[in-house]
Amino acid sequence: MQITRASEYAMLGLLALARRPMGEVVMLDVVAGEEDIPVSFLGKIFQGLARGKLVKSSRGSGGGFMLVRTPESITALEVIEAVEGPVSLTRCLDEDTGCEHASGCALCGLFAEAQDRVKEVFSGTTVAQLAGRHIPGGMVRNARGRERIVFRSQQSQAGSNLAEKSAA
Amino acid sequence: MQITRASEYAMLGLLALARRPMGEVVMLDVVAGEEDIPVSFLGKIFQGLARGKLVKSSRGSGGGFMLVRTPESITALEVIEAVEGPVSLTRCLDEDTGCEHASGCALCGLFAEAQDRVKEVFSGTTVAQLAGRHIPGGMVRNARGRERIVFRSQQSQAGSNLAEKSAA
DNA sequence: AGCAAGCGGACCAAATTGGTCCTGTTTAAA
DNA sequence: TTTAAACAGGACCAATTTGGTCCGCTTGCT
Repeated sequence: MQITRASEYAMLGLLALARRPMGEVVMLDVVAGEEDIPVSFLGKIFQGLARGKLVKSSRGSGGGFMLVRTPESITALEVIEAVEGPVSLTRCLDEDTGCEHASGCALCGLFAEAQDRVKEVFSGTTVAQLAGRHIPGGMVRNARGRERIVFRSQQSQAGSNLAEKSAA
Repeated sequence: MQITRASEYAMLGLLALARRPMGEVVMLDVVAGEEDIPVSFLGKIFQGLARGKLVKSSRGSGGGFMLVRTPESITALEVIEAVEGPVSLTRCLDEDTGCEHASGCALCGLFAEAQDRVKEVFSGTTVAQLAGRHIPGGMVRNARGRERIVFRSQQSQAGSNLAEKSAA
């Protein structure tokens, strides 16, 4: 279960589409500009989203991408798996590899448990929910000179380690 | 939160120690042989565990490694962090890097949530508990020609995706 | 026809993973 | 007091993954 930049960019890209009226076609470089993502890389990523039937592309002048499903119906897990493929937390959990360890691998159960928890989180969150989240005052729109955004608090995210740390 | 082979090997190595009477000193190549881990790599890993005060090494003839804490008191999270360092699910959650995205990063909260869930799982499981887990009949002790262990079922691990799939 | 836009394959540099190897040091035992 | 056993730790390494770029192709509008 790797969360690479590709997954992050994919979600940010979908958020950009979700902010617009349903069905509106947006060009790649507009999305890339809004979210500060290299446009050529975003192109690759949206190809995956298109294959996964999350967006539809149209070519030629006036073309771009649009959502084919409502933001409410797209879960974060779908987005991640569309770009990363069916991924697993460790090789132990990989379906065709299987576990290779001796000792009747006591670890697989643990890893499976952990993986299920994160899948629960991701499959329980939709693009629409993410689109509704803001960090008031934390927003730094970058015109070109980027500014690091300090992630201050997970309001409405109880029990976060990160929140505990930043509070300390 | 990467679960690499190093973490797996570390846990398996600790399990090998935990199977023995507390305080017994075991040589690296014995542990490596039992768990089928490259001995030189396991050496590196145990250096980390020793720095993390989970095991103690003694050198010279008759030397080796021993647990310095009871298997009941060592959590899987401690083991993982001893070998991988303080890891995070994504760069968004990295303490000194911080989140770099625009849009007041709606994603950080989601990732933090997921990361907390897996930390909960790992910090709630001890080496002793893992040592008590077996897959009856699933054990394949490899003399040299290795045999893949088919991970058949997560008994006592309800709700596992992997279990569901293998059941289908 | 001609331009605008995505498609998709080739390619690339840097980082990470999963190790190996070799030269120490330390320690027990001959 | 040698000597051999065992870990310590740094240098090194190949393969893979990550995070992209580039370019020619196809598609579709005008």
